[in-house]
Amino acid sequence: MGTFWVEGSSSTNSSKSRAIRELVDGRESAIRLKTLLCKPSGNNGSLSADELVVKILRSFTESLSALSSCEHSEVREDMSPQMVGFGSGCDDQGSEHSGESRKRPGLKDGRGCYKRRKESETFTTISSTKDDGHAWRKYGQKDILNSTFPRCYFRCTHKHDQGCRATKQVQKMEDDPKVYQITYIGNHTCREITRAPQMITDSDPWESSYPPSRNNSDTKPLINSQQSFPLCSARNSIKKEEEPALVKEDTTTTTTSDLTDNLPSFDSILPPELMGFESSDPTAMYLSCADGSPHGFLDMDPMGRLGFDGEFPFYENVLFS
DNA sequence: CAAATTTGACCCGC
DNA sequence: GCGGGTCAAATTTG
Repeated sequence: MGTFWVEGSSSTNSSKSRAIRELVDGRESAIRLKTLLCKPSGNNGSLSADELVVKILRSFTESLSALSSCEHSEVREDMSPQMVGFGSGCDDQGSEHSGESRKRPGLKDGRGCYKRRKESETFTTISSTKDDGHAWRKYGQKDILNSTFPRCYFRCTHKHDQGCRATKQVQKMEDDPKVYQITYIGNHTCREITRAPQMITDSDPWESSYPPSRNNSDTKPLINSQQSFPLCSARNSIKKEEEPALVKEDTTTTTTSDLTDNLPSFDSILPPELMGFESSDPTAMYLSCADGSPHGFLDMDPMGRLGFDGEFPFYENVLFS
């Protein structure tokens, strides 16, 4: 369990490691910049905002360069630094499809007139659950040749209101029907606020419908070694309306050492199959798999709750299943 | 009643 | 022509 790969990745681990280092560095710089923007007066002698911006851009450039050297990397040239990670909007080819209604005269049912995305970023993961915290809407299901189980097609719920083109395909594994192979196609460009992933249950998620829960409410993940890892909800379950609370949090006078003094270390809660990268912020850690695959960012709020933030939402299930 | 799912039709790439 | 991805009307669900 917990297998993750970037489709087409080869053995170019050094390039990947370099990319990871650069991304980690860039992420760290972005966090500093965020802190700087929230508290412009408290520079503490660190880099200026301009310097941080330059550093972040350099990190992205270096990362892209490293990934581009991977023979089958899915990172493409159109992933310019300006686009990376900032939800630059719908990258619809020619933006010809902005809504559900696209009737074309002369075609039965008005169907057709769609293009396939041959060059979307794809990530494939194996998970015991289909739920990854994002709101997906099922739009199709197909029987696949030589496959016992059908393949289900999901698109982002925010496809139309925010133009998010992320889709995923979910199919049961042939050799283990309890496990799903999930292929993510395209990044989320919406500002979706993810909810906490459901805890793994004994029920078969395939048999139930897949309604994206609109109840973002608040599990209270507490660090407890006796529990499994209900850790992701602190950050990912935050509703849009609650976002200002984060800013408020940042404005408290709580010091970093105050935060960490009474909190458990990340080492005590990190699954063994994952590697953590220290950041300058002792309440935060960057994560990757043993094979170097980047997985995201784990941080801890003043209450000791853990939050996950990253480009790979399915990581939550990988980590916590 | 709005939103999600189902399902047959349609389209594209190979 | 076939297999797979997507559309959208019909149906179901909450």
